[in-house]
Amino acid sequence: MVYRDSSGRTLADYPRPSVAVDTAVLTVTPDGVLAVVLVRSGDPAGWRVPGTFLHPGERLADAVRRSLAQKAGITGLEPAQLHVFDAPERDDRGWVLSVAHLATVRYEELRLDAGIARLEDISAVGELRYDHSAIIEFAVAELRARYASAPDPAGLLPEPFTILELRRLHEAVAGEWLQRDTFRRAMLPGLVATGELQRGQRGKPAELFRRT
Amino acid sequence: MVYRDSSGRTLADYPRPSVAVDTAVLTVTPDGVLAVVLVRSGDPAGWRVPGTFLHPGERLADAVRRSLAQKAGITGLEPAQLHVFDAPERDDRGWVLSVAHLATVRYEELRLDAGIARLEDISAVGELRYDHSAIIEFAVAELRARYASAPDPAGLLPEPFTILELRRLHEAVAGEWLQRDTFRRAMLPGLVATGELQRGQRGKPAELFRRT
DNA sequence: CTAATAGTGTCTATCAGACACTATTAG
DNA sequence: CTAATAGTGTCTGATAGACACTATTAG
Repeated sequence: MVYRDSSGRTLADYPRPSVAVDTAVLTVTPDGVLAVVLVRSGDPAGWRVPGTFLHPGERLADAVRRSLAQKAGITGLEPAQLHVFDAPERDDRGWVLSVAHLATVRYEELRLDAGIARLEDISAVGELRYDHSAIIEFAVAELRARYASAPDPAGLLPEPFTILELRRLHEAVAGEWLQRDTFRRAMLPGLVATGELQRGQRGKPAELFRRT
Repeated sequence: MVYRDSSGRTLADYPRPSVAVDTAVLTVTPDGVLAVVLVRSGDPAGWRVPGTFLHPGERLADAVRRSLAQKAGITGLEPAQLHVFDAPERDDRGWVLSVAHLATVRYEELRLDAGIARLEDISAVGELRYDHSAIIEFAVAELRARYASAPDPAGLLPEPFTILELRRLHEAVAGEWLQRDTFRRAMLPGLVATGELQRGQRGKPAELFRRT
């Protein structure tokens, strides 16, 4: 059975684009900097966010995981779709649609292959090939939106943690200073106290929390 | 010049999916019902949201406009991307990715070809083929988010309009009753008064406004 | 006049920002 | 003890919900 559309064409009559996934992998470094993983593409040379072409029958999220496992040694991610970049001339290798994704990873889990992959401060990313600067902007906006109302929704902070550690993380994501008391009150409903205290610091010891 | 990826494959080595666009066209009827345009697909039979396959070199938004001009007589839209549906088995005609879109249109501008296109109340849409029920859910959620904070961002209401007319529209989109005085105060910053009054109704005549 | 609808004053509850105070530790 | 940090009480200003009041029209 061959299906035809309203013009009488079958599915095979439609030339098809290549479909790629490109992923902004975001993390926060121990010194509180929001950073993105860049890889050096073989040819043409230049830094870009990791990506790959979709394999036959593959899910987009699986293609993202495959490319990240291969290029940044990262597994177990839950990528989120951001946007389809579809400018016909965006890739000089031909007609390529790119589905941009966001992934987040703990800094400690990153295994970057020095020389082909590096971490770049989000505020220092220059112009990249293709639409990769725009992909990063979409990703940062999405991450900031998620972190605006909930404590560490991406799970970047190992549990348990103090509210100071949580606030440092949120400040890194937001890119701005956050008020101490307001932040605490806003996040408490999404936290559960462990009853344990962090010791060994100056001052009153902070209570340790987990996400609800 | 032939580019190769990290596995040595060229672009031509990758089998490619068909890429479709499917669009939830939303409108509000004169009696205040949020409704979606459904079309009857030729084969296999069944109601669905209008869509088409992407033509070579075509932008996604242009494919949406082409399909809507053809199937619902609608022009001049600004479709918004929602999500890519990528389940490999979602379409029994083969490997088809669908980029879901949202478009809005004034009820008065709809020219539906009776017999192959109809309007369906959003709260009465049953299960549709492919992912089309999910597409409608994405579209309604997006439209509601947009209407939550700004007066008629999609321009569904002909200007000038009274605040009562605006509130009826927002209630149709939100699917719930909205408070009269709070709604007025929330929307006024996004409106400009014309100084003209609506006449011919019972009661105190309402002022007419435009969007800023 | 009455009925109906538009528009507004105002009270209350809630919440963010701001500030200062108390609590508890290290050294 | 002092210095430092955690945690909290509270004041203020802004805002949503709620209610009632005034304003202006049709009939």
